[in-house]
Amino acid sequence: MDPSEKSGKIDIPRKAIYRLSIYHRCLQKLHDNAVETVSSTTLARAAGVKSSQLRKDLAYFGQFGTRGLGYPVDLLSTIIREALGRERLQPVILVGAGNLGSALLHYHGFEKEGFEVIAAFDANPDAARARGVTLPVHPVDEIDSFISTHSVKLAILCVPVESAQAVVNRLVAAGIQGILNFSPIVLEVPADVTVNNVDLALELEHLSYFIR
Amino acid sequence: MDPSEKSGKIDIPRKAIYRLSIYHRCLQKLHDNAVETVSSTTLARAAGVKSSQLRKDLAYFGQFGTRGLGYPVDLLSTIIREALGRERLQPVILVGAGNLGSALLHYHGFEKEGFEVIAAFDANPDAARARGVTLPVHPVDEIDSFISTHSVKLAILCVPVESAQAVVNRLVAAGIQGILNFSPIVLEVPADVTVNNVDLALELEHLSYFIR
DNA sequence: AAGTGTGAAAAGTTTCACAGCG
DNA sequence: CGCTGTGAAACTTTTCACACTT
Repeated sequence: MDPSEKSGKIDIPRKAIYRLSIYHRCLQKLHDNAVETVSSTTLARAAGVKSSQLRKDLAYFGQFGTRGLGYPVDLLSTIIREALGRERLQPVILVGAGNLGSALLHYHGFEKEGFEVIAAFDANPDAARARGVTLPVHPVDEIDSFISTHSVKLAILCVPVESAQAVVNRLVAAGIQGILNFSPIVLEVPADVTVNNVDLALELEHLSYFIR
Repeated sequence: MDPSEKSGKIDIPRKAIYRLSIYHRCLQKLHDNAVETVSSTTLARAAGVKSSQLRKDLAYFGQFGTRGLGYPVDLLSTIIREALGRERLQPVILVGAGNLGSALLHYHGFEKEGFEVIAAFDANPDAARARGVTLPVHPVDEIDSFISTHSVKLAILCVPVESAQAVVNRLVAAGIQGILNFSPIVLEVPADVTVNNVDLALELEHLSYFIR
């Protein structure tokens, strides 16, 4: 993972944005426990970072802590949600409902975090349906019209490596702006499209370096 | 993802290690096409990095390029494989064969890259088998003995968040040294254990920051 | 001429440490 | 007093640019 330089927003370190999501989760848990205020030290510990880093990260968006007291949980939660562009539900499509793709559809981790996967696309929709996918599965050539009709901006990509780049080209042409890519391949996209690579084999390989 | 400082090996940037895996893949492709030599520029382009970075990364391990010519594909491939500790097949276990876990077992991305998932563990092995898992599924309390008997060092963790830390404690006590964690939680492990987090919802959230 | 290897500069990120506010 | 907000320092990683080798 390492999306190259994109803006629209300014100046906030890439890594800080990842951490924002983590903070947000911790805040939700605090909220569920009816905690109203939290100090940078406490929240940082929960998130697994240093308190100074947490404070720096938050400072990118303004000042909403109270000295001597800490941060108001709910306000902070809202601020982060807005900063991440998650105020409203983002529709997402999934392309490639093969083994991994259909698996991800069964796993409801995305829904749990508030993303709505509204449709799946596959070269062979019947095969995908046979795999037990309950979501509507469309043939790939309907992608373009679907994207514009539903103004979808995010796509999860699980197609085979061979077809990945071709599918991405279509997605981009149709207006997709963010791609969560599971294919082990370096995708070419214009500068205004962000790709996040999740490369499972690569993560395992990385681990294998650290075991002695 | 951001495993905290661990050594055993020295001085090589964490990110460089990820890139090594990518280079290795590109080299395999070159090898398959009977290419014998490759320049840093060409290989870097295939891997999606700058040529200077590629050269720096390789320089951590020694000098094996020929000026004016480039790098010998096969030698470089071997060097990287050794550097990553991938000379021999690493056995891996998967813990938590629920939705995502059993999905990963059907997806054979790990095998394709040369990791052997030798067993699965689940609180409810029958349910996992009902999910179509063909690999042997053991009850969780057999983990410890299995790990020592088979001297497994890598584990893929797909258990629910609630039980993740408890399971990790067991894995660590049993001698696991690397964990590929899919639970959205910050795991506590001793310094000699490496955790790689793959947090799917977090990756989507990160994307949503970049779409305008 | 082509392309590596590498110091040194630049850029990016994290941590420190402390002034200042409630 | 406790804890935030933040400049400055420390550290890490990337990029540049060029001497040097085949």
